[in-house]
Amino acid sequence: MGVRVRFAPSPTGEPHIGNIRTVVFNWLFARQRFGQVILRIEDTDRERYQPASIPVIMDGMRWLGMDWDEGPSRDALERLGVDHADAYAVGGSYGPYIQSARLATYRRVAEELIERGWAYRCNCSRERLERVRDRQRAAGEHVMYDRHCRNLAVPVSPDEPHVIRLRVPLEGETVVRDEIRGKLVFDNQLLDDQVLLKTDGFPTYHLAVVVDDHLMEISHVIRGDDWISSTPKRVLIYAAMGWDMPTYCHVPLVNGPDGQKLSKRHGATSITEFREQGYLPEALFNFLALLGWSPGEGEEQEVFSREELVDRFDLFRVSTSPATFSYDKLRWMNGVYIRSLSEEELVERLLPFWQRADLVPDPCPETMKPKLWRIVPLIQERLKTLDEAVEWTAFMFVEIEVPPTDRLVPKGMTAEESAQMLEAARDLLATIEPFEPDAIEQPLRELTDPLGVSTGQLLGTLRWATTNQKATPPLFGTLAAIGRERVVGRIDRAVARLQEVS
RNA sequence: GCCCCCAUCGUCUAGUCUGGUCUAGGACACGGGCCUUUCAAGCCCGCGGCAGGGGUUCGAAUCCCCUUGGGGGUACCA
Repeated sequence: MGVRVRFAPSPTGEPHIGNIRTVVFNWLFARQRFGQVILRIEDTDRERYQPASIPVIMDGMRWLGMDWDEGPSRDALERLGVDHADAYAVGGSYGPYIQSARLATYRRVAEELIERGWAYRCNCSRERLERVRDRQRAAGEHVMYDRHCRNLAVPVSPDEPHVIRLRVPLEGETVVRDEIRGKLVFDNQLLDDQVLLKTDGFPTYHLAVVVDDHLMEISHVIRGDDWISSTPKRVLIYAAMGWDMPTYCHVPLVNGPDGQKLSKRHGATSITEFREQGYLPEALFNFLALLGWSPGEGEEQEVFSREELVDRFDLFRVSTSPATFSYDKLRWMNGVYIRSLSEEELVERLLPFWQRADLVPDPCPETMKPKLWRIVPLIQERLKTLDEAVEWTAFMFVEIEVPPTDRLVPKGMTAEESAQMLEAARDLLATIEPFEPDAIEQPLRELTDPLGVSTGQLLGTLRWATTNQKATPPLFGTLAAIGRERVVGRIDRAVARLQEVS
């Protein structure tokens, strides 16, 4: 039987990067085995439901280069109010792929479970349930439903509001085979009579996921290990219905640097944020694939193309212990990918960041392209994220403040000497032809001798005068990028400021 | 509280299944050096770990038990 995996997000907000890592594992496994990836929307929680997050999730997957073979159809998406439904629609023969469109199926299975003696109706109020739990907690007992409605002399009528609960066996054990962790054994006595169908007619996750995974013929359930402890409840449903179980693979969760669940306070957590902060999708994808998986066997490679990952990923080698998300390492890897980009490619990727910072008009005028082409090689090996290009290059696009005088006077020189030095540089730069890095470099260097200053004194001060920054890309290229007119103007203003104080 | 999962440098990890070749290897970060007009990049060097305690064994990071620590679950959330 072929591999069929699913990604089943619930549209309750921005997808968390930890969940995305799990999607990456699913996707890699499916592609490697020439299987299918199914996207299913689990919108059974009506209270937290946010329809706007559906396209966000889909955009995020696409941005990371992950496609899906089956998923919501155009009609289904339109019914949910998704704009440009066409762009996201895939469809497939196991639909609908949105749980709110499958309510009748869940109800049918729930009723069948009652008939088979594996479920029962319950009309306990939330207040009563809370009281029971409070009492159990106070008494230090295992907190679970007290099964009040399980053996009522007169069962709860189907006509009054009620939920349907799973009738968990009172004895014995439920065994879950996990392909990554081995055999997991659970004592049935500790399993709750889980609600399967809520009063509002929607299924809970436990019912819906089992029904859908079965009907959609999912072969491998690859998900976070936070689902482990509730797995036996679902295994019981399979058993009750006489269905074959999928292969379970529980992968470790992703924590923040402090070992706690990764959250906004640690940094970016949603794909949208990573994108806006200037991470390359191919770098993030590579990084995510290594979060919990490694090629092993003395292999030391860490930078892998998508194709290599598809080829070499091994689901059954995935680690069992949680990983900490290291922004430092991601930044490093992003830099590796940025450096490997062609200059054309990098210009294209940088453009939106410059435009968002209002340094470059949108659309970018053709006349501006040569300037961008000049800039990119100067910053390529300095960038860790794309958005850093803005700070690195802003002074090449817009006018700067005149630097403070103490920055314009190098060690061992007076303000007057420095002013003279800058004027000499100014005169040179005003006339040099062409105003290109190669043409500028030699004459400028030769200026140090007659002036009796060091290269550091001259270039360092010139850097401050023309950029108002301590660190910049290589100076000769930078001057050329700024342009002769502006360079001369900036030096003049710097000299003027020095003359004020001397 | 109860249940479950996990445990190698600060972090990601190789090694654990199939004990010896591991005085534990790599990467990020960090420190130092080289290069150098600054910042990067690159190269070299360094720092740094088998959570603790019991077993089993000629021999344990590797197998078993306990403790500790971390994480997860404990909902008419997913």
